[in-house]
Amino acid sequence: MAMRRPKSEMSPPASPSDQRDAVIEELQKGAQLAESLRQQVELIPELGRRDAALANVSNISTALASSLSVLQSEREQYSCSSSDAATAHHAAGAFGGGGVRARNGAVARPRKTKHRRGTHGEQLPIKEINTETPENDRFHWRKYGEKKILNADFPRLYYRCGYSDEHKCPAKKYVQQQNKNDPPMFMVTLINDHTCHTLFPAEADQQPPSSSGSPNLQVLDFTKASLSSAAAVTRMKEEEDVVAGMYVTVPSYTYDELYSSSSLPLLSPTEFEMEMEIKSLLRRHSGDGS
DNA sequence: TAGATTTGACCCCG
DNA sequence: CGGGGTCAAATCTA
Repeated sequence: MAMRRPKSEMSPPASPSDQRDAVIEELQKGAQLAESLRQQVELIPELGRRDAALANVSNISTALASSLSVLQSEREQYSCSSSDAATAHHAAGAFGGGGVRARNGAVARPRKTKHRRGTHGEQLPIKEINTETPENDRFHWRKYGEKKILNADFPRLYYRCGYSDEHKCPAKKYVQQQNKNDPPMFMVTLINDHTCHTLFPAEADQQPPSSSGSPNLQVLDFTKASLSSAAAVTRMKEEEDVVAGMYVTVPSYTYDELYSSSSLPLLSPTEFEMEMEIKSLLRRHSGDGS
């Protein structure tokens, strides 16, 4: 497999926590701006344009929320070693090989009792977001279930972090379609923060790793969700002028370009992307008059 | 061939 | 007891 950069090489040189706090602050400002932007957008008289713009704002909010959550949990990791988030009700697929069941035949599988539904005692970090692009939140998710929900027109889809096994990342999300609009709206419920984010993306802009990639993935998969590959985002933008995607603006340089050719203080790719988002947001907010 | 998805059974909680 | 969440074998797909 392609070489992954070891974590040790990537650690920020100076004061990571200061940088992180600064980014968190910026993201929070960004969230406020997104909200005021949303109010402005709602005044757009043309339905089509308004919906598209609202979708963009919604995606920005999603991006900011997930970015914030990443950074905040990262900060917790740096500040103390208690990884309670990771242990939150995660007995993790430890069902010792249960009974065998043919797809068409019902065979009772032995199951161990375990805590379910995290509502037992402790409070799980839960966020709800409405978006048209539930997949675009920069993380790699693996679907593990789908369920018809009472009084709901659409089934609820269950995803867990694609690294839940390897890194015991407890993050999960439920996605439920809300309506039949052209780009339908989805309600995304995020449960638990990612704890796998301390790892870094591969040089993903060379090719889409997609599924048949390395079996021993050590990095975030930013393929579909993919903020991380700014080059890929650029390509995407050029090809289809993504409106509903979360990458509404494109940085003029990529992470690799920036840091391979300069001695700027090194941000992690995640932090780099957040900075790009904030800049994009601010640029749009102040300059998008047309 | 390995990773991702599908899907019905299983399990817990209200 | 029913609804919601999860498991895991079967199946799909790249």
